[in-house]
Amino acid sequence: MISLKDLKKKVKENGYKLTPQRKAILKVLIGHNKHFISAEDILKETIKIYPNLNITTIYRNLEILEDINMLHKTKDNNTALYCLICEESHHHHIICKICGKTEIIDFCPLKKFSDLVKEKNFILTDHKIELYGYCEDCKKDLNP
Amino acid sequence: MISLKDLKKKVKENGYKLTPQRKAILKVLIGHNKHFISAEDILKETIKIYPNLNITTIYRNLEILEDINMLHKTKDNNTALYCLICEESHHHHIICKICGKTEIIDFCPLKKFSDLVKEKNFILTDHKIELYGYCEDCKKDLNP
DNA sequence: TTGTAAATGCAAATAATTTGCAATTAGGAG
DNA sequence: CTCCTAATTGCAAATTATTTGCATTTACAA
Ligand SMILES: [Mn+2]
Ligand SMILES: [Mn+2]
Ligand SMILES: [Zn+2]
Ligand SMILES: [Zn+2]
Repeated sequence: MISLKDLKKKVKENGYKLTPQRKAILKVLIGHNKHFISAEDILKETIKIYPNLNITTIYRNLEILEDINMLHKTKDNNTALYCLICEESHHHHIICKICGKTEIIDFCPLKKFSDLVKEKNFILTDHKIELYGYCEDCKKDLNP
Repeated sequence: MISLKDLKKKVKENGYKLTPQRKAILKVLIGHNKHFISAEDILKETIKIYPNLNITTIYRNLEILEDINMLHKTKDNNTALYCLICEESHHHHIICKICGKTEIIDFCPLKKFSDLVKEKNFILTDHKIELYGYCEDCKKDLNP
């Protein structure tokens, strides 16, 4: 389980200051561990801890956290969603379409694609693989 | 090879009128067959055919074409990209990061995920799999 | 304790996409 | 062919997520 202490340490190690705003953001992110959440929703939570916190500060910090590899970012419809990175090795996610809960899918099928990609004379550099569905809790509430 | 005639037919079959604007858009899309292209770039091409065509009309038509399953839509950074659907069966794409060229990857590894997803107690409903890289032409121009 | 670069808040700018509305038009009915 | 009407379009304005400029504040190393 990832700890707030570890997160703060990693931020400092990367040369960033530990402002109360930043700490509040980290606290909220860890409170939503394994859940994708939007900048706006992060704001709603952080202002409970640090009332004057501005959305600009949220965005600037999310960018930093992404840069130092502490955050996953994904764009579903038009708004970006963020989720703390808790594992170190390459993996993918299944994301609940209702609550944003995410679980690590510790498998990547990239090798299966390599021959097909070569056939098309492409050089493969990146890939985006995301699974979507309903988590244990949310599937209960689904209309039958 | 997909033909303009077929595209027009499908549009009519779905109850939409064949306006010159719509025809121009289809023509441009077919000219970029197998390439993802943005609304703005579609506009640049269409105004050569129909000079007064408005970006709003582009967006409205792209939405219609997507609705009737004639267009793939993907969102890379902040702008949506579109590509005519030319095959009927489920597949994925490799997309050139430079020119937008796309090739069909006629393979889906979804089954490989199903056990892992079940383990996490999720119901799997959707998935997004996209490969990115450089196409045959563009890889030549790459800095060494 | 102090100096300074980093960080923040606020307001304004961006940029892609959407919407409201009045004017135009495609194409079926007569 | 002519007429009618719902569909479509163009234009301007709204929306919305995100970014930027800038003056002010602050963390923290020395
Ligand atoms: Mn992860
Ligand atoms: Mn396709
Ligand atoms: Zn859920
Ligand atoms: Zn290319």
